[in-house]
Amino acid sequence: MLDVKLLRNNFAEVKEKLAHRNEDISDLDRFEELDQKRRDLIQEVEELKNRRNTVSQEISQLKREKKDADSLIAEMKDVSNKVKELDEELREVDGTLNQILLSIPNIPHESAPVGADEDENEEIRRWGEVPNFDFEEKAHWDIATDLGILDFERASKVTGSRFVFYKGLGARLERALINFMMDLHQDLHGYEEVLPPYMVNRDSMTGTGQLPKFEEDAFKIREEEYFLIPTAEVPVTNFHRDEIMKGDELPKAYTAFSACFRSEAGSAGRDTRGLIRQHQFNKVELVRFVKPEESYEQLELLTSHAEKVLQLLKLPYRVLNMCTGDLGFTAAKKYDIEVWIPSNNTYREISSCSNFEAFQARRANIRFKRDAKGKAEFVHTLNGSGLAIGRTVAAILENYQQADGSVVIPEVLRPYMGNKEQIRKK
RNA sequence: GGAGGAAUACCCAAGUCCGGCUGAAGGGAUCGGUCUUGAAAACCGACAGGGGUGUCAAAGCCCGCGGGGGUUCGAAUCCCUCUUCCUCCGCCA
Repeated sequence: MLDVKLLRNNFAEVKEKLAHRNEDISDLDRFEELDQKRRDLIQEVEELKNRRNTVSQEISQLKREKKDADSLIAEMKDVSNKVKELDEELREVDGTLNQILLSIPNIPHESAPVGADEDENEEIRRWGEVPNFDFEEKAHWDIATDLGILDFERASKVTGSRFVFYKGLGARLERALINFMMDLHQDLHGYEEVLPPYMVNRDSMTGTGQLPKFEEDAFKIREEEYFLIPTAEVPVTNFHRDEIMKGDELPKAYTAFSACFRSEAGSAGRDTRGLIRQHQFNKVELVRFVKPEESYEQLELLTSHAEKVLQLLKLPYRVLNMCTGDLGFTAAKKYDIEVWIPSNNTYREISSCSNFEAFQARRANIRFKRDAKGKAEFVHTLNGSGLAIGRTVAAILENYQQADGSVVIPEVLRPYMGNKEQIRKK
């Protein structure tokens, strides 16, 4: 959610900045009119309430003195009815205004390149050597099926498309990656570990910006009561919803492992094979609550933590600065980290690191005080994948594949896999 | 799933039966002071927090006793509803 006062006082400027986004912002046009109407109504109704409060005291006084108050009571009956009418009208305007505010995307940061779509994202660095195979490399779903460590067919039978069973060393590899990443972020990067609920309520989904606009992307449980989380970002960020933190607690950093659930509405036919686009996948997430003035250096730090995982796994990657048209709804600035996927002959997203500034904090009402006497200010929130586990498995299988169909296990993972060095066909 | 009980400010807690000087008592914590070499204790003093509106800024005004509705001239107090917590029963990894 944007700052209403900013919107009110700099309407044209904000609108111009939002125009660079690939989002429908036509609702914005009704803002000014509704905002004015809201304030007019508030003034009117509060004047009446003031009168009612004053006279109620007088009535109270008269009653205690056993004097007659009938005429005042009659007058207040009218006032109260009028208040009721105006309150109802105000409630409607408030509701509409709120829907509009919740549907306006964040303002891009000045360092986000202006661009229409993903072709205009800016590559800012590459790391590692892209492998050069002296045999015909295979895609990870073929490697894994041949090794008997992933089973897509049975998952289709048991559940449906875009689900998978991990088996044997495949399951072990997934689990090793989770533990390796969680340990790294906790021990080396100083994050506090959190294991969140996999279902959240509507307020939480609204707090981080998945709702109201992207409801079709979420799985709903029990007639809308709960939503399966699309990312641990949702429960972990909302952990501090409606709270005021102490300034010296910041920055506050959490890492969370969770399964993630996405309906992938609108992605029919894309990445139908393999681990790249599943309805359920595992992810280790990084979330930071920081002071506004330090959020951009914190974004660099967060991104470096995600990159560290790929460096230790020795997987080649590149980092993109997302352009205004590809930023997503909530981010002011976002880096995508893309890992090399040989079968695609290109880099594929494996982590998104975003600075939301106060966009989520305002929706979720997450604030802090610099000191005991200070005024509450909104924090800035950031998060990033550290990393998506399934896609990391895909990258390992493909980048570490051997001519004989086996896969070498990255050295840092071996302690988590019974010191095995390779995954071979049984 | 069934039967009871509860939610008041940073924490504890009175008030709710029976609506009106409650604009929420009292205690603790916290902050400031006296005393002290320093501290503790004692004593004195301060003490909802937050949002909205308004304005150059302010004053003022509105909201506020778990959330949301309602009754009433007037609601912490009465009614409806939701949420959360506690006790017991049932079921269960």
